[in-house]
Formats: sequence, structure tokens, C-alpha cells
Amino acid sequence: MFKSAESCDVIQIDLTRVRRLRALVDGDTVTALADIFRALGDPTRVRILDVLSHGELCVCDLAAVLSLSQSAVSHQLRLLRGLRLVRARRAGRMVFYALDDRHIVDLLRQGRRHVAEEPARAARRSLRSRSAR
Amino acid sequence: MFKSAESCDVIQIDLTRVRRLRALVDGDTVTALADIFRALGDPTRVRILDVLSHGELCVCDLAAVLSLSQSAVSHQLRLLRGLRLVRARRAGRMVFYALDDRHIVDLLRQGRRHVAEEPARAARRSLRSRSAR
DNA sequence: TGAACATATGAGCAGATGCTCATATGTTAC
DNA sequence: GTAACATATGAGCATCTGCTCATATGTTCA
Repeated sequence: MFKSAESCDVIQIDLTRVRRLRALVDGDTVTALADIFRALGDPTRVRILDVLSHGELCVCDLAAVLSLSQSAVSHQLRLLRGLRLVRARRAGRMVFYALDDRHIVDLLRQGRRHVAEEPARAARRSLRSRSAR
Repeated sequence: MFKSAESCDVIQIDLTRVRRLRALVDGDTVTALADIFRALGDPTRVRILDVLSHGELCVCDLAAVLSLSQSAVSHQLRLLRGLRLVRARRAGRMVFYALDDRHIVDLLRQGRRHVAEEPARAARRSLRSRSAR
């Protein structure tokens, strides 16, 4: 069986390699990874997490800081809570939210590094080659 | 002006703090950050990037490895190309894709660390407190 | 040139997402 | 108890997203 039933008629490059790579990524891990990144994949949530990285804040202040409705913030916080990225602490009628994941700050920092470096990369690229469209 | 026009009547905690935090996150940076993370926030793209982190591959093989249609892979690659996360190299009628961002692998690795640690965190949490619902 | 193949892309659709609005829940002070 | 306030949540809606299908583009080979 040198033919494959996949989208293309023939595995072009390396059937062995394809077989090996296929086993690479475990389904649950991928889902979990994508979930975490998707949580960071929204400007509102990035801002929430960024603000919380400077200390806990109640929902009301969070909404004020971000110029968002209380409801919008609350919905987002529920999502982040579900992913255990933030933690809630009740104090009277207020609820204070804080980061609940030391990795998140690192991820944001690393992402920020990438973003900061991006213009430089683009410049290098355009110097190197004119073939980019 | 101790009152605020925001969602809540009064800034509860610390008006100074709210003012300070408000200036924190620059709009463009947040958008760029969210864009990158959103790109990683989909299982298919995580798998694509993971596979490519082991070396370049043509679209056809990529589709075979991931059991996806050629079209689906191509669409996703276009998106990733737009974000400069992957780079295309033509070789005859085939096009080989490779990672074009050294940070991405780091981000994925860090995310993976987080995911791997998550069960342990959940266990600790449930030992510490019964108040979680 | 034309056939075969690899890839790219537009249209369209089903499901996900992020907000608003209304309202429910929980807490404090009276 | 009730009123006032902080937060949570369900419903609804407009937009986004990721796929499929059909087709266009680009390349090789005869």
C-alpha cells in the first residue's frame, strides 16, 4: 500500500515521516492548548489579564478600567474562571479577581516580546527579498 | 469628581489605581497580542504548527498527517502566512511550509507546560479548599 | 499545446463568540 | 423584613470562524 486514501493521490515526500508525525500530537493536549490560547486570543481578555497581572481588582473597577459594561466583564471573567486562569475572592458584596496561573503572565510576556520584535522582522524580510508580495 | 460615569456608581477601591491601570495597555499591542494568540487558539492550527516544528512539509503531506482536506489546510496556512507564523517555499508544483517565527515554538512549549501541570494544580486546589463549587 | 497534479481562493453555511439587555442572586445597612 | 448595591447569568443578536465545495492558478511532463 503505497497509495493513500487522503486528499492527495500520493504521499509525495515521505510516507514514513507522515506516519511518524501523525502520532505526534495527542488530541487532548491539543484541545487543552488551543483552549488556553483561545482564551488569550481576545483583546478584552488580554486586557483583563494584563490589568490583573498588576494586582487583584473587583469587577466594578475592572469594568471602569477597561471602559466595559459590568456584564461584559463578568461574562469574560466566568470564562477565565472556567479555565482556572483567574480566581475570585469574595469580600462583602464585592468580588475580587486575581490571576490564578503563574504561566499566564509568562505567556503574555513572551507574546509581547514577539509582537515587539515583529516590525524588525518585517523590515529584515523586506530587505532580504523582493519576492514577497 | 469622585463619581465616575462608568457602569458602577462609584469607583469602589482606588480611583488613582484605576486611572493608572487605564493607561497600561496600549491598543495596538493588545490587538497584536490577541491576534497571535487567536492564531494559536484553534486545534487545527496548533497541530499544523506542531507538525511544522519538526520540519517543513508540503501542503499535501500536511493534509495527510492531519487527516484534513487540502483546502482546509491551505486556508489555515494562508492565515498563518498572513501573520508571518509560517513561510512558504515553492519547489516545483509543491509548496513547502515551515515555521517562520522562533517565538512560536516557545509559546507552544510554554503552553504545553501549563497544560501538563494543570491536573496537579486542580488536585492541589481540591485538597486545599472545599469551597470551590 | 494539453493533461495531470499541487496548491490557492471565493462563496456559502453551520456553529462559535462577544456583546447588550433584562433579570436573578448574594450581601450590607437600615 | 426592605432598599441599595455588586455581581452573575440567561436570552437574543450581529459578527466571526472554520469547514466544504467548486473552481482558479501555477507547475511539470508529454
